[in-house]
Amino acid sequence: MPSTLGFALLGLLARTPSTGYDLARRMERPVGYFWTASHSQIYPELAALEREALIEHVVVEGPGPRPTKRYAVTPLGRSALAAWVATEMEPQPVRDLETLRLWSVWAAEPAGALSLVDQMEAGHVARLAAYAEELAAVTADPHSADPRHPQFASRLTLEGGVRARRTAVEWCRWLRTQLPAPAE
Amino acid sequence: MPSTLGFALLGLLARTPSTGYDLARRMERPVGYFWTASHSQIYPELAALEREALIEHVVVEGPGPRPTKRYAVTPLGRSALAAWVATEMEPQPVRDLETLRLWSVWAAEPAGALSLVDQMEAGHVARLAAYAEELAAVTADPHSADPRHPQFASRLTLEGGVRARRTAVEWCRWLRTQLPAPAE
DNA sequence: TCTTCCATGTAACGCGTTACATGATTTT
DNA sequence: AAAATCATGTAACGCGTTACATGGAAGA
Repeated sequence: MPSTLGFALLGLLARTPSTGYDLARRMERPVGYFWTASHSQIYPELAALEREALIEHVVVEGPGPRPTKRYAVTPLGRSALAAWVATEMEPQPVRDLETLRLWSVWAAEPAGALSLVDQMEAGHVARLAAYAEELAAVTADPHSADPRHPQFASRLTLEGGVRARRTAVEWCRWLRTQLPAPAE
Repeated sequence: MPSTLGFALLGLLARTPSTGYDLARRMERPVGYFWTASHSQIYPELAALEREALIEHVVVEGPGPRPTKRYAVTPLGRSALAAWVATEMEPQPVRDLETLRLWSVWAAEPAGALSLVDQMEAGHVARLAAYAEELAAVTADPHSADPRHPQFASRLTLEGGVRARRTAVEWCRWLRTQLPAPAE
């Protein structure tokens, strides 16, 4: 069974066949919003997926000293991906550096507390804008209404991102009402 | 400079001096909502924090073959924690297994899609209940109004948890309205 | 000519999880 | 008498990040 990264790559390749390099770039934008990986992780994982016959590659002409490989999902890989989506899994532990810092905010000066909340809010506002823009683009695509089309799933995840970030921004604004005014 | 885990432990010890064993248990409940660690990680990290004079220990009587050590934060550790809270940090990448699975839901049968959303909702509902209960308990403590008291920060983080989970549950309910009805 | 982009890999290191190891006290 | 809890550590392994290494094609 592939690792989580393996299924992330399977999901990417099921949408569009790509080279390893291309996967690394695609990991930054749309999937990157909830999963990331660098190329040094991707290449070995592609080899592992191919060993299990979940993907296969064709060599295409390209630059550089090594052959350029374009990977695609096999029927076996496609059904493995579909099965994994519905697999029973226990909820994974949360790891949130921001909340961890806020949890020790009582030990800091009022100015430091305000600085933290400002940082948090700025980050969430930026993400919200990015998600909202992408959601608008995806919703404009009529494929996003078809449950068996990738754009449909993109729409669902982006909607979640927008809702989560909107809530986070509201929370940050509320946090500021709770903090004491720093001494001038 | 300590690792993130180091600051998590510093935050715990600033609230209440504890043994390593005790820290491992405390990592499960209140902090465990946004950071976790097992005892095998904690013991080496305590040694590292002590080497940097951020914490110190006294030996107390206790069971077992080795001495029982109760750790407490030093003034140096306390100021390191306060400084870390307000440190400038770039937003960390999100890693969300649930959303990653949802992102490939277009490849699954309608029944599988529904199963995934049900799982997600159940998890968020359970967490919401736990956070809400704890928030009620913390808010009842008058210390939670004092910005320099640990309970104050606990209240802020729990409020964020409740808001986030409430939004997530709503999102899951919305997701179900988007999914096709599975064939009977 | 120089820099950026395309493209693929390996190596070293750090963090996190699981498993191994020990043994006294307290509860069932 | 057996099991659970308190208590501390080490070892092995996997995943993720950063750095090292190579070299052609395209653009500035």
